[in-house]
Amino acid sequence: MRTAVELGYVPDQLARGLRIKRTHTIGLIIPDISNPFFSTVARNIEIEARKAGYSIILSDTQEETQLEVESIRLLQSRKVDGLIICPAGEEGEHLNAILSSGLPMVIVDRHFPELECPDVISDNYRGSFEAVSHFSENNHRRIACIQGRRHTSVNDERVRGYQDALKKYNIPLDESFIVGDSFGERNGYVEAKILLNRTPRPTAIFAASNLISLGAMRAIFEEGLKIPDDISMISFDDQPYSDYLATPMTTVAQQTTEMGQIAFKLLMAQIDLERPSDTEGVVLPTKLIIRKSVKKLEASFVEETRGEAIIEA
Amino acid sequence: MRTAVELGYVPDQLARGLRIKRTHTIGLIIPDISNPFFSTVARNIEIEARKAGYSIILSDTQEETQLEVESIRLLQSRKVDGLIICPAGEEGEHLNAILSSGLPMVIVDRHFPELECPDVISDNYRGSFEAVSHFSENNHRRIACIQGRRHTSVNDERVRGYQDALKKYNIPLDESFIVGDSFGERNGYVEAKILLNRTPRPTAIFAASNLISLGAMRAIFEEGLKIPDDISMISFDDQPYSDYLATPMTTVAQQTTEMGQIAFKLLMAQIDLERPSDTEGVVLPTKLIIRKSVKKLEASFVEETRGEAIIEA
DNA sequence: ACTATCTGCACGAACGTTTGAGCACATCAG
DNA sequence: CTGATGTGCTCAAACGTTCGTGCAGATAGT
Repeated sequence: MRTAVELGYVPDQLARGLRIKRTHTIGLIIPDISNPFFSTVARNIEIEARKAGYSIILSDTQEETQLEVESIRLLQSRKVDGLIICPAGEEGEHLNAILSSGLPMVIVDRHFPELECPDVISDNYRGSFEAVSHFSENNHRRIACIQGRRHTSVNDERVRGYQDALKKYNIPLDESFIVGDSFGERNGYVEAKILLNRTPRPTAIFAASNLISLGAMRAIFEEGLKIPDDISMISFDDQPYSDYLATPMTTVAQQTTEMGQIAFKLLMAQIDLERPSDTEGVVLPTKLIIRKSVKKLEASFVEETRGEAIIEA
Repeated sequence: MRTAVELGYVPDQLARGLRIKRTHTIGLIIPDISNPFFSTVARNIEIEARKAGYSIILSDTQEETQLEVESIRLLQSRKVDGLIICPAGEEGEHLNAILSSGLPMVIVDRHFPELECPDVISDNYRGSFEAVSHFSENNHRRIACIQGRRHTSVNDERVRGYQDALKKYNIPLDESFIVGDSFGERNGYVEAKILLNRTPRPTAIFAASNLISLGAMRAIFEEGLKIPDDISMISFDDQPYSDYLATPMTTVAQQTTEMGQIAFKLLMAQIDLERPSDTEGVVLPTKLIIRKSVKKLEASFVEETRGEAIIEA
């Protein structure tokens, strides 16, 4: 032992892994690591992993399911002990193969009801329900929603929260106010551009992601409009800069730190106990952070439209 | 071969790596992956690596050199083919061990003159020189600099650029205007808070990082001041949100995408050619993106202080 | 004193791949 | 027909660990 230390001997983890069939390595599959939401999650997974003596192999799938499938194969051939996946697409079909191969896996951010796999997600429904309720309580009635990628659990839950909040406040649902099909910046810009030129213009925009809100803001400024005087806005995802925007943005904050920590712990539970899963999934509450991007409209306007709503209902 | 395909055989990369002494894996050591600067660099390294058939093992050192040292040991025991490091601390001493072990390595963002290792960095000197020149050309003379971590090449170059720009415009250097000692948000807040309460107050603040400027903005808003009416500001690091801040921020943009790509290519060159390094280092130009956070002061004020300056000089 | 159990240690097998050696057989030129 | 060269294949060694087996010697129980 003494000479081992003297010679600076360190065990070859490759050979070790080959022999004991444990690499102390987990695969982390992320659609876009430069997105602050994912990078924060990733960071906390890495920190937890380090504590537990695990390394992480990072795979950026560039939002493409094809690359996701390739990454999974690659990581399996690298004999990772487990997989944490933030799925890119709408389908979780290809994840079944992992499940049946017995490789421990945890899904983050997305949820696939048909998949028997522990996951950790935000309460997207409540998050947007509260956001849209906040609009309503400030007497907004023409509330648009720029959604993210359709048919993803994240998006559909947010849209459902939006719809249910409208229902609660007796605001008739206008399908043409639900627009967009991507979590990206461009989508926010394009859809906001269109929304702002409608008559009557919506009084509020609910953006389903931080990037969407960035794009929407670009459109709003381009049109020479002001938040919240001309249009109110709430964005999903709180950001370090949310407080310093032209108008400090009211946001729906997700617990990204906890998300990463819990994801890793859920994975470790599977790895250590050597059985599929004991928890079905964890859902983390969101928090509405109220700043200054929502204008309180006059109640008179509300009474008027509330009348309309009742008639329509 | 046919039955191999039928059975879905995939070679065990562990055993393969053990035998051929190539893992097609590189280690990526980052001080804070949730910092958008680093996550963008990381993303582009990952994308390039994937193209070349390499996987990356990610290590977040939480800005601690101690964890950096541990990470290096760990990655070496995992038999990575090379290392890309964004060093956390001021010293590059511990990196010598890697160099002499013959493991290919590339340093990103920081530069250590005494270290024989290819690196890719921004032209931090020119970046801040141009920023401070821009202040001067708008007749600012009391220009403060909230610097990042002292004794790091990144910071010292930025401070040197600041100083030389002052010199060029005959502005006497006031050492008490160079404050701070961290790239973090708190440092920006604390130092700005102090600067803003000095009399006479500086007319401009140069923030040496995106996080510093975020903290400084918090202080500025708290004091009830407006950018650029009460104080002008330029920040290092352009961000997606820079355009949408209370006042669109004039920034010094780094080529983070190219930084990642070049870092990986420099590493690959070493791995493929199996010799230390042929390039000494790459320095990427920065770009001053002028927005609205710098106020043009009146020339009369300039003449007056310019007079002083000449007397002092 | 004899047997049973324990402790420490050395040795070899195994993990799944690559690669070189060895060999059989075929092809070809002289 | 012979020797040289080429082709295809099988087999075993090696990469650096871990872990079980076996054995020697010590310790304890009857």
